[in-house]
Parts: sequence; structure tokens; C-alpha cells
Amino acid sequence: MADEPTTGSPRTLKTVSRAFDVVRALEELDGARVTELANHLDLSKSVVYNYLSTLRAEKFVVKEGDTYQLSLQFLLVGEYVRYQNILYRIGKPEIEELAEKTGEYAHLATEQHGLGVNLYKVSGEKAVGSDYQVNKLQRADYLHFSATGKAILAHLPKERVEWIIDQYGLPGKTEATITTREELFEELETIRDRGYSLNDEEEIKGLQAIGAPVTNRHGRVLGSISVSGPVRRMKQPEYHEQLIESVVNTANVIEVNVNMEESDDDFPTFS
Amino acid sequence: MADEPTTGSPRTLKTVSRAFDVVRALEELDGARVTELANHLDLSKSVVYNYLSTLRAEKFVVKEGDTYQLSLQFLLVGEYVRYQNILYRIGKPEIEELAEKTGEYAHLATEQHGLGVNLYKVSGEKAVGSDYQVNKLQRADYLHFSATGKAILAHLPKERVEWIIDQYGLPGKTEATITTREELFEELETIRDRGYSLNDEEEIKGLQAIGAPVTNRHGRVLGSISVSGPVRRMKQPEYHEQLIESVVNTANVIEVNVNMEESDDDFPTFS
DNA sequence: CTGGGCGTTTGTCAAATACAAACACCTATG
DNA sequence: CATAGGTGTTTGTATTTGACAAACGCCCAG
Repeated sequence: MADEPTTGSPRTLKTVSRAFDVVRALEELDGARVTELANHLDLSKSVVYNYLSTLRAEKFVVKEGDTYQLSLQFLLVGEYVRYQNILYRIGKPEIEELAEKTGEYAHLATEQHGLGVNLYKVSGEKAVGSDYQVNKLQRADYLHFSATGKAILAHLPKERVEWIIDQYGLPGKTEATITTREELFEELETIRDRGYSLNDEEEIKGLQAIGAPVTNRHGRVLGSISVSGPVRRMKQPEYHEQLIESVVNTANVIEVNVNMEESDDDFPTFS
Repeated sequence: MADEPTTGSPRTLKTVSRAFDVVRALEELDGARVTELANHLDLSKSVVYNYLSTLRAEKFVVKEGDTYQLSLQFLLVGEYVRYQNILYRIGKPEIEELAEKTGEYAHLATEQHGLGVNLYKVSGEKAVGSDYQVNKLQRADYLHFSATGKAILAHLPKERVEWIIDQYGLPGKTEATITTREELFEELETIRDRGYSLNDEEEIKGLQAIGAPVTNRHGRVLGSISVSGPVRRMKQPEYHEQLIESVVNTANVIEVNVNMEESDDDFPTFS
């Protein structure tokens, strides 16, 4: 209705965007019926019905009785994407070993669209937490308040970090969260200097994490790893040093293996 | 299999379908550039460019240099969908225990759109196979030649089984695969009678699997589990009986727990 | 310096979608 | 048992919106 000037650059297809609005709504509502979705999205029933029918024909949505749900197709495609990721393929067993050795939670993360995504999580023996925490990869989250995130930020080009901050800001999570540019850039330099990152109750009160980046041979950061646990335990001096050693060492092992494999990866895709 | 005349009941949105064509092409090609995709999909460059831009704006695609890839967004949504599935939430730890106890591969599967989807896999100590096999959930596959699939089919309404056969046929995979309706329906009755299913080299030569269904209190089948291993080992009489016992027992435990949690309404399922 | 490859942008017309209203179906309830 | 109000689904139609080809700018190799 309002005359949007035909926005110059990339012409975005509204029909496709709306399809993903439907997907997001189905996620938010944990499945929904036609009318419910129509209200939620401010579209007419018939339009929503057509989107759902199409998504269903594409097998990304299932209908159970009268309610529509996202289908496991997302999981299948998602697992494919994860398996394509070299950091995941190489890092997974190493992270498992790290969790076993330290007994703490271990994480493998990467960056996408300026946010952090966990590729894999394992909990060691000492790690106690809700089943939910361990089993669910939560949504993409800010990079500036996690150990994995800060390790990544520290090795991203400065202009990219600036872009990310412009895009998402630096929202606080606890009293310890870094929320200003200057502080953050200082922190990132410290991280680069000492080779590991620390999340000192900046995300969750009582939780500390130690992270280290994984970069490829060209200096590009592929992602990062971390271990985390209760501050009380994590802060004991000798234990702390030991953990840093383990994390940095594991990151190093992954790095070497990734770079050995990636030499073949520079070829253009065949046919 | 022929195209439907456009005038039909559910009006399907071509723009949305094409967006998913792009997604599938990106999966097939392991990422691609604009021109490559345009050729692959028989669309003009500019059109493909617009689809990619839109998918990127929606964060389901990332651009690395000049090549476009599916993003981890699929994994995040997929993990959400999996976690929504009660069979996964309840079954996962039980399947892990089953794999540990038996030492074999253990699977947790469900049905969607008439095909089988693995929700979870674990490999026990004795199970040796390629890393790939274990780590990757492959695409949705036929139900009629796996132990999990047959256990599911055996407890689906007959008309639904008919629909599935009409839709996908009964393609052979090995010499042992069941490829006729009559044989299959007989087999399904046997499975119902004895309470477990057997895949005797019907999918992969040399591999046997034992499966059992998980149904809810209304008799609707939610999915199934299985263990699998080399025929030589699996066929040893006492071991065989022991495995059946373990599988049926685990399925039962999951069933009880699911039904305790599922106090609410349930709808009959359609595709 | 030049040609051909690429990704991106633009103008235009036809096609594909949004909308509302009608339809069919349920299941509560007076 | 009929009716009212709630679904999901279908249809006709106006027009928004996406498809196309051609042009643009860029980069690299010959």
C-alpha cells in the first residue's frame, strides 16, 4: 500500500521472505493452526493456507490434524550443513576428548552473520546442568559475552567487528558484560596477546569459561572452542592454568589437522 | 508423477517452491556460484541472484567470497524441531544405554511424509564403521527395508501404508529386499504378532538389524528403535535372543515414559 | 590493451500472488 | 435437532511482484 521506492540494490523477493516468516512463526508458536498464524502474521487466512500448503509440498512442514509443524527436513539439511563444516568434522572428536579429560563442558563454535553458533557441545563428568542445556543448541547468540565468541571476535578483521557492533550492539547480560566499544577492543587485544579468551561471569553469573580460536593457514578464524564450569572451581590457580593449557592445546591440534586437510580444499568444485 | 494443471486445490506458491529448489541445489552442489546455479536450475542469472540475496537476508544462506552456501540456520531450526519431538527427548538416553549395553549400533527413528528419518544414532563399542556413517544423519529413506522402518509400517493404518507404497513404490536394495505388496503385508503382520522387526540384509549385505516400535497410548506409532550389526555376530542364537530382549525392553521403557508425559490430546497423523 | 568471464543492477511486461468473500465442515449448545 | 460460530479450504479478480534480457562494472588472462 505505501509506496516503497523500488529499493535499488538487491531486490528481495517478498514471497520468499514471507515463507520464512511463516517458518519463524511456526517455531515461535511451537506449531500453529491456520487462523492462529494468520493473526500472528497479519495475513489473510487464505494466504497463510497457501504458504503452508507449499511448505508442506516441499516437505519442510508437516500437518498433524489441524496444526502445522516444522518438519525434520530442517534437521536433515542442518546436519548436512554441519557436516560440510570442516571445523566440525575435525573438531568433534577433539572436543569430546577435551570434555573427558577436563570433566567440564566443552563447546565448539563458529560465527555466522555476525553471531555465534554452537556446532557441538559435550558435557564432561563434573559438568552438571539441565538436560535441556546440554541437548539443545540454542539460537545464534551475541559474540561479545562468551568465551568462544570473544576468541572469534579477537581474530576477525577490525572492520568486521565494527560492522557486527553496528548491527547488533553490545547488550549487557550480567554486570560483568562488556558493553562499550573501547573496552571490547582492549579486551580483544589482550586475548590476541595471551592466546586465549576468558568469560568471567559475563554471560551467566557463576559461570566461567576459557576459550581459544581456531584459525586457518591464511589467518582467517574458522571458529573457536571453550570449556566452562562454576567459577569456584575454575578459579583455583593450578586448575585454571591446567585448563588453559588443555584448551589452547586442543585448539592447536584442531588447527593443525584442519590446515592439513584444507590444502586439498582450495580446488574449485568439479563440473 | 506428471505435472498437475495449475488450477487445483491447494494453490502452491511458485516463488516459494523455487526458493527451495535453490536450497536443494545448494545442497546438491555443496555450495555454488550464481552462474552455476542459474544453469543448474534453468533460470536467468538475475533471478537466481535475487533468490540468493533473499535467502541470505533471511540468514539461511551465507556468501563466502563468490560462492553461496546453506547456513547453519538450518541446523538451529532442525535442532529445535528435533527437541520438540517427544520421542527424541525421552528416547535419546535410553538409546545411549542400549548401545552401551549391547555394544552395537543403536538407532532412533520416526516417519515423516511416508519416509523414515533417523532422530538419533549411537555406536556401541563393538560397532565399527566409517566415521561418516555414524556422524551423518542421512536423508529420509524408504521404510520398507530397514528394521526401524518396518517396525513403523507394521503399526501404521493399512490405508496409510498403501498410500506410502503408491507414493514411493518398493524399490529393491539387495536381493533380500521385500519388493511386493503381498510379501510386505505378510511381513508386517508377522512383525505385529511377534513384537519386533528384522532387517536381514535387506538394506545392506552383511548387516542385520532388530527393531521395535514405540506407540502411544492411542495406538499411534511415534517411531521405532533398532540395533544393528554384522550378520555373523547377530545370528548367534543366544546372542540374537538377548538382543531382541534388549530392544523390545528398551522400546517398552521409552513407551511408558512417553505415555506418562503425553497427558494431552493427540491427533491422527496425515502426511 | 582487449575480450570474455563473472556478479550485479535496471526497465519493462506478464505472470503470480493477495485479498475478500463464499463454501464446506465441524461441534457445541439451546 | 437445528442453529450459530468456529474451523479449514476454495474461488474470482485486481494488481502487486517477480522474470527476463540487456546493460553495467569489474577482474583477469592473453
